Amino acid sequence: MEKTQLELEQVAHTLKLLGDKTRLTILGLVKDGECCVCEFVEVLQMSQPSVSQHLRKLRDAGFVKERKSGQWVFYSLNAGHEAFDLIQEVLQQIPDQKEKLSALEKAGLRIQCDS
Amino acid sequence: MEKTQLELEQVAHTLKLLGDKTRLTILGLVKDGECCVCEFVEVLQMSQPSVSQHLRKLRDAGFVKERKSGQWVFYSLNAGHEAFDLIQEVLQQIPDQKEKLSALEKAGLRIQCDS
DNA sequence: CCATTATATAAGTACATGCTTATATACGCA
DNA sequence: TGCGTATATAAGCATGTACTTATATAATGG
Repeated sequence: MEKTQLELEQVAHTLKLLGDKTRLTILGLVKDGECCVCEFVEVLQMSQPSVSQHLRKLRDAGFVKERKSGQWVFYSLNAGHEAFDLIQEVLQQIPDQKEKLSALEKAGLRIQCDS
Repeated sequence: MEKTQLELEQVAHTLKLLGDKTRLTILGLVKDGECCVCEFVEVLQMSQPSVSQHLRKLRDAGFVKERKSGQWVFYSLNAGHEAFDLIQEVLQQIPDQKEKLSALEKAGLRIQCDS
């Protein structure tokens, strides 16, 4: 698996999308597995539409893919993306985000969706 | 030299600054050595004030340092920055920018400043 | 000193971004 | 079919961003 060089503009576009606290947290959350939208809302403590709009940007860019199951939508990293390596390099640099989920769970604030 | 984990907010802030074509090119140019402002202007084909404003952002963030010599100002990567490793990882992903400088020189459009 | 050159800053403006509230869509279930 | 829940979209607004033009600062050389 060779790394193919990305165009400068593509790297800039990628970093621009990653350069946001909310989106970076979302990607950190799905780094090791898919997450449901309601989990993002819970962890991020943000309004559902706001989260949804960030997810759209990540989805439009192809950084994440969605899987619909019942009334829930699960998001995960898209390993097939051209900039996947770059994204992973970046995610390696941030503190673990999954802890936030387990912390919430421990605090009794259980996530509603049964993922 | 261990890599110390960066705060998520710091990574986001860093990527936001890197997520711009002009600034990414500037950093690509100084990756292996200092460059003079007039070189950036020449390569980027942008107005001098615009370039200067991008340089200020990079300088304010501490990504680059400046060295004044006569009437010229030379910029270089600041290897002491907390996010230096992240920045280098990113710069590794973009095409070589120095070629643009040598290309200009070959084309006879010599840079004025004698660096 | 004065003119020239290199660079920085300031002010104005067009456009992008990220929220908000309101509403639409879509699914599951009684 | 109709209600509740999960998610997406739309519209509006405040703020941020990246240019522009004009001007300030600083160094150099006559």
